Amino acid sequence: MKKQPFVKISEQISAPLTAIAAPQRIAILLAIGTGEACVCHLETALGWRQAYISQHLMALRKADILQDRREGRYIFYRLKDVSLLDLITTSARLSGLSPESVSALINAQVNPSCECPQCSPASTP
Amino acid sequence: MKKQPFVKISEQISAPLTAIAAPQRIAILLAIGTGEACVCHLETALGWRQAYISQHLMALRKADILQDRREGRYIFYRLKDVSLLDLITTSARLSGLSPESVSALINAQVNPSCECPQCSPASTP
DNA sequence: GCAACATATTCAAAAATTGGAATATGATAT
DNA sequence: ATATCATATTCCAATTTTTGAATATGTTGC
Repeated sequence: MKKQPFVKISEQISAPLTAIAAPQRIAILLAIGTGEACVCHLETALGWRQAYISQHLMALRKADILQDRREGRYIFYRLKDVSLLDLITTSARLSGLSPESVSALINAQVNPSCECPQCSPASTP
Repeated sequence: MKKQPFVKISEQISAPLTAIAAPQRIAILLAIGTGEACVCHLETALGWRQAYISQHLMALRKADILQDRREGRYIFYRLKDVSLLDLITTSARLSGLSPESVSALINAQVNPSCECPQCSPASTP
């Protein structure tokens, strides 16, 4: 009568993994990194359209992976648990990438071609 | 002309994650654990049909995650890199599970109701 | 109030994945 | 060489996921 234990627990374990496994989610999480980012920043950083990014953010929020904070008309997203980046780093190493090439992306917080309040705090030419 | 760096690298990074993210794959990897297992062992451990297990094993082999070794008519599978289990443990912790409950599953190598050569090495009643 | 902007949601078509059934391969024992 | 067993592969329908387009919501400045 008893169900196999593996199957049930595996479902719970896989939840965070399935939430972040898509390349688009990885890109978003790397772009956010250890800091925070608004949607408009992700737009220029990733080159995707706003609605598309919002959808992935929604999925990550639903999986309890992201935290959002409103500031005026901007909404900033942040990782709820930074050890998620460990998952990404480990997977990167398994895929043959050096840890350096990953942390280089993680720390690329400021984008000169981005006009969001983080990247261009006070630009009045 | 240059493509955004995030997108390209993220695809590479996500490869191992997408390969193992499904609950069925997690279950298989946990059942194999740090040792090795034949398909027939996984059949009794997970309660699935043979063809279904073989499909997932094929996917994991294609993703370069599993190694196979033939011994007679049995084929034993083993993780190529044990740090894959770290991914699973981290994800388990993120999902609210204790590390103990995970390692309990990982070390459940021998199944009394399994008749594979590992679990019942020499049973001639 | 209204206009402009940042972000969210809904909807539908296209694409990918899942899980089952049937069948194939490859090894051993007789 | 044939039967049997362990495993692999192919095929297909059903379901799920992805992606883009359109639209809605909520905030700020006027």
